[in-house]
Amino acid sequence: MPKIVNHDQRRKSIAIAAAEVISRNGLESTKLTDIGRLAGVTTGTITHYFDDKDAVLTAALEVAYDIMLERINEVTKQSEYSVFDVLSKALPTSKKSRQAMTVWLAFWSRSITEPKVAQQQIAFHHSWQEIVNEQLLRYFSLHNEPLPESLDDISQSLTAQINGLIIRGLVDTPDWPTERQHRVLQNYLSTLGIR
Amino acid sequence: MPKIVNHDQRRKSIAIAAAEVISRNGLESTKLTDIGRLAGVTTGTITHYFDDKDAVLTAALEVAYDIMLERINEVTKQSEYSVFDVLSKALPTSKKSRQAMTVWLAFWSRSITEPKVAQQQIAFHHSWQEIVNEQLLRYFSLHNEPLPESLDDISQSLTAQINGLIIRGLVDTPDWPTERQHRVLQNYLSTLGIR
Amino acid sequence: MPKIVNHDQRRKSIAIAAAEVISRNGLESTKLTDIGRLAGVTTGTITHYFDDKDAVLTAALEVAYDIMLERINEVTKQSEYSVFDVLSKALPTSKKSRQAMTVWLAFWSRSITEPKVAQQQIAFHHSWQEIVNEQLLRYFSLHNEPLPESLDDISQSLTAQINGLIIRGLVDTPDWPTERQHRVLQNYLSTLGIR
Amino acid sequence: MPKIVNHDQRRKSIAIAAAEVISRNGLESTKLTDIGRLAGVTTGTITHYFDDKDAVLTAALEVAYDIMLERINEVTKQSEYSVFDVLSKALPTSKKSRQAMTVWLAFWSRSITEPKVAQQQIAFHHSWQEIVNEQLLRYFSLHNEPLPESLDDISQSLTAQINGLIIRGLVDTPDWPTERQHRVLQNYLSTLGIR
DNA sequence: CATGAATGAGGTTTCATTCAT
DNA sequence: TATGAATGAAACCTCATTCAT
Repeated sequence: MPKIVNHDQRRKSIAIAAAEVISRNGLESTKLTDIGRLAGVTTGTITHYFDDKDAVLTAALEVAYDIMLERINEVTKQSEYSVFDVLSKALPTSKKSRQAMTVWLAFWSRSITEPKVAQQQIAFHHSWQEIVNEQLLRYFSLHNEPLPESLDDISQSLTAQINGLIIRGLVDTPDWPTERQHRVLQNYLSTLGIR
Repeated sequence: MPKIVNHDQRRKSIAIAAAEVISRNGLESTKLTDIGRLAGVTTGTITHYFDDKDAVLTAALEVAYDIMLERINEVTKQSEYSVFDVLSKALPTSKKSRQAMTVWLAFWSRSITEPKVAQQQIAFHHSWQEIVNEQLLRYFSLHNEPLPESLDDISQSLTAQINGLIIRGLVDTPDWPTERQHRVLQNYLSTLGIR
Repeated sequence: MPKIVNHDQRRKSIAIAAAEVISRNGLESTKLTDIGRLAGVTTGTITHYFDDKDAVLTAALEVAYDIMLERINEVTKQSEYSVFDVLSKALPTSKKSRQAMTVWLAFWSRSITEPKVAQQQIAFHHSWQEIVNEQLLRYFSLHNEPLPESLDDISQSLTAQINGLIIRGLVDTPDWPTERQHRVLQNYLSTLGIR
Repeated sequence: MPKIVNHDQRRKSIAIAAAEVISRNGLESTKLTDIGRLAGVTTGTITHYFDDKDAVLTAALEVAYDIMLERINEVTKQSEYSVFDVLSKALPTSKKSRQAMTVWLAFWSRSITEPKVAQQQIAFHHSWQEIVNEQLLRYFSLHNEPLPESLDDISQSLTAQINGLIIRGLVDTPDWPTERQHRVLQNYLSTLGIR
């Protein structure tokens, strides 16, 4: 009698372990054996569920995306929330978001040399950009304010700002506690006329 | 008498080759043999000038810093220049700056897991932050405007913005040509009241 | 199910190959590839079974010990045997014992600079010393002779004598055939009043 | 004007440094650079004075011999001395003799695989054996005792004994202080009827 | 004579992948 | 389906030797 397992579920649990290992050790120090140990399986099992190591890493990046999207979702499904409430969820201020953002950061560099990763990153960025756009539209609509002409530029600028804060929060953590990240983002939103 | 060489110059040329290779292949695909081939020396020579591979990579990161600082220097030594002229030099809009920024990006990720790299990155960030501060002070002084209270927050926000643009420019190059990067930075400066 | 192997057995066979190579080429000329070739495995397999080269060498030294102890055991499990029968088994007079003693000799030198090896050597020496002690006790008891006061000194002296003969037998083999080694040991035992 | 140096003297000082390094680090960890550093010259100079590394090591072994012979000479040139006085000089009981014996030990192992080293060691052993012989003859002559028949065997046995003590003194130093080495040798001489 | 920069062969070690079970 | 033993390519690094100066 074969062991009963859910194929997708197994893949997912391996990918989650991979994301964890990447955030802990960095992309280049991530070994299949470490992922296996954390997931409670052997390397043989991993390559049984994934074509190769690259496929595992790709899945790990998607896990990181999902963590972030889920965090944002938790906010937007509530009845009342501000633009800040949504965007601040992308900042590395909690253990979980730090992990997800660390993975993301690791892949930015890799996307320079690997077109496939670049595609994945760009695609995700577009989803993320769309969320920011939605939030801006919702804000101006809710406050009965006219849409700025350059809404796209504003939204791009906003995501760039957040990316910049993510880096500072990750690389220079002691100097960039949650409050500082929040304050700078808050100020920036104010400059754009968003409270 | 022994062969006469300029030790520092030799180290530098190897480090430059290393930076070139890193920007082309990424940090984890950077092999000593590739660096050697580009520098016209053997791996033996490299380890003759550097303790180990890590030391070579560290030197490469410093080369990337230097490239950027030099670019900025070229602007500030002129008689007339704007804040934008200075800051835009950090954006990956030319081959040279793209290369330097690619190296920088590669090390961001590594700084998460290696404290030494983090120190190096933080130190460099401080130099860079100082330049931005100077430019803001110079601007307000030149235009006889009062200094904003939150000058530091503004300047931090500005560097975060630039870091974000760097990532977009590197990861999503086709979508982020020079003009777009410049426009967004320009807009951002306007929002801050800086022309 | 995975390939079934006896882990300990595999380790042992590699260690035996290592001992063989050490005795042939010397410790410093012993390469993992040579050991692998002799054991019929690749270097990858070796480091799969051992942490590193050092662990392989340590295991090889233990193999050498075991060979010697086993040779002695073969004697002592018989009904009748003399002190000489036992001790002479430690001399490099057969192919097997020559090999074991060559390995032992190789590690003596190494134990000067590596405390761990020294520990191993000292520990083995104590086992060996104990065997000599037992033989002396058995002899005096069997012949109803009173124990000499300085039994320990005598036994230490005896092991030193044997170590000296081992060296001569290994280094100056043509001049030290089996008979000469045996004769000198025999004489020495006579001097101690042991027949 | 060329620097005035004594060629032989320079060779000697390098060989002395080599012996020092060998006794400190062991034969296989002895690098030409370390020898050079200790001798105050560069690797280039070393290979200028010696054909290759092997020649340096050979010279180092001879230095070790000389140290030992010199120590014995210091005794025999005095008016009164015992057999023990002479032989005990070969034991590793002083810093100098420990160093010389450590080098000797290192080469024993090497002599198994390298015939040239074996020749060197055998030749030296013969000189040493001759000294022991002389001492025995001198003793029996001085005490008007008849020469034992098996003088050669006795003398061989004696050198073997000393070799054995050298090993114990080097490998298990804490357990084999000077007094113990001396006591065992003394006892052994007594057994041979030599006071 | 003397130097030491440069070499490059060759060693150990790592680790993704394969495959017999 | 799942395993993990075995592989072997490829990386880094060491260091004796060479040779231009």
